[in-house]
Amino acid sequence: MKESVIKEKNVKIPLYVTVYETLTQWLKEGKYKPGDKLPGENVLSEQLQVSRGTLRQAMLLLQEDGLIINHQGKGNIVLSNQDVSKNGLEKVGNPIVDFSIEPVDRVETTIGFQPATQKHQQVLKLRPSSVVAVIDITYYSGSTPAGFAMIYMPHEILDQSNVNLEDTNTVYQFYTKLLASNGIYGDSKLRMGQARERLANILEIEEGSPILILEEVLYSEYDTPVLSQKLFFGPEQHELSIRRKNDRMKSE
Amino acid sequence: MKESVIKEKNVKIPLYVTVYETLTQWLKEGKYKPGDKLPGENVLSEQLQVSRGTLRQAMLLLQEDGLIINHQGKGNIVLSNQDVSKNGLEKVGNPIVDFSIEPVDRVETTIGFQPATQKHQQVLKLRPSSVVAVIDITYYSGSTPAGFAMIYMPHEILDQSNVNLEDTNTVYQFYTKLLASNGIYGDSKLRMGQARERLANILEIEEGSPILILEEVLYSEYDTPVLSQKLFFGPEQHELSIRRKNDRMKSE
DNA sequence: TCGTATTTGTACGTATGTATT
DNA sequence: AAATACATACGTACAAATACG
Repeated sequence: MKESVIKEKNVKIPLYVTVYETLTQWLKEGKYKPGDKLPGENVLSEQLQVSRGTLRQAMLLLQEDGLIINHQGKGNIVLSNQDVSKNGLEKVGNPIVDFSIEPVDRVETTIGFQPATQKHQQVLKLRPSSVVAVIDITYYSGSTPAGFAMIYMPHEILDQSNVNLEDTNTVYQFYTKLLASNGIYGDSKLRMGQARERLANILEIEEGSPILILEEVLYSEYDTPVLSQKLFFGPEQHELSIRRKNDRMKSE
Repeated sequence: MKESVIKEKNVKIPLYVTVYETLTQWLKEGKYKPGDKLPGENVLSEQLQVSRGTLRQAMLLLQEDGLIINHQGKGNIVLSNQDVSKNGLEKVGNPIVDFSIEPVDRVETTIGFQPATQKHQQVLKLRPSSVVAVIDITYYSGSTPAGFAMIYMPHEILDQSNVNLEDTNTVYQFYTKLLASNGIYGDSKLRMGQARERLANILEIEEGSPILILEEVLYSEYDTPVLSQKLFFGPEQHELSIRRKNDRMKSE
């Protein structure tokens, strides 16, 4: 099988996902409104012609989306009727675009290649002979630079995906798709810093201006490093949303 | 039953949690090392004398902790042997303390009361006659202020919990406990801003210095507002960790 | 390259426990 | 106290992905 980072769409959709989509649709249509109690699980599973277990798997997904909340003895209560999951920072995405106050309407992408430094070999788990692609992206809101990204990616990942490296637009599309892919994850660090000369030039701000910096290594679903990147947010131009949540239960 | 925001500990522990703890222990002891494949689910469930379903529930918890990863056909692979879940910003916690580069070793807490403003009535879902507690906390690393928090909490929440309001230390303890409670959640906004006069004084920095601001309303497991707060991070003193992750699957 | 065995994923059914109404 | 509703736990069967000879 072709082992690629981006999964092709699965033709086979599990039943519980179908049920989840049906219920989501019901909520969107207003069949049940926020504050309402859904019918009992036994009733619902009968209506939908699935076992209660399958229904409960769907319910779990609805809970993850923050659409419902359930309590033993009480029932499943509708919290919201719309997909509130405007992906926050806790999801992998493109935060410079997602959280820009003024919409980002243009990007400039450049791509180059260099031998993997020792640091790259470490974080991206590469052999010394490897080549990494260096992708720089500048984001603009109108004529104002909104942010800048430095991305390091193993060459083979681009290679496997038949990306036309001449066309920087395609490269950006690929990067965006990568960020949206299923199961991708990473541990990120966020901090304030100061714009040095090069960055100050790119963002058209004064040297020494405070900026927000996000640094991370992203891994695929299969735990293989996909890219390492450093994102710089222009000052006063972003508001980052985060969904914070403590687990219910586990041990205690 | 006594309806309090902080849940008393449950005496009854589900079997799958016990299994989860057993497996966690095994990994910690090094019975299986990172990279190893765990025995098949049928074998394991037999060994542990539980059904495969129960074992799989435990496996789910292990996955959430990032301890294992599983793949259909392959098996359950150990990723790490230790509890890497040093709670990131995606969990509710006390970020000023958790992410301070220099450890926070002292806090100053003050508490006061005021009638709920219209905004408080809205976000905390209070009646006009309600009273809110205003808790201000200054965090210090040694003699340097590391951050400042402004917290608004419905009076009744403190009231229900029999906190001694004279003892500011106890108040702080209560706040900390609240943040760590199960099921608490909120949507937070993070942005850069400038320290105005009062804040500049508190943090002992120049007026206009750039600071990080986190603003949020927290809700209990039962979807009732618990508090609204605004956190200010001293400049250059924090590095925020976040675990970012895209769901595996769901629709597509 | 092709089956076949292994391993996890999905789906069903049933029974009982526990919290809430 | 009884009824309702979700939580846990067991068992079974088959599907789908992977590994291996």
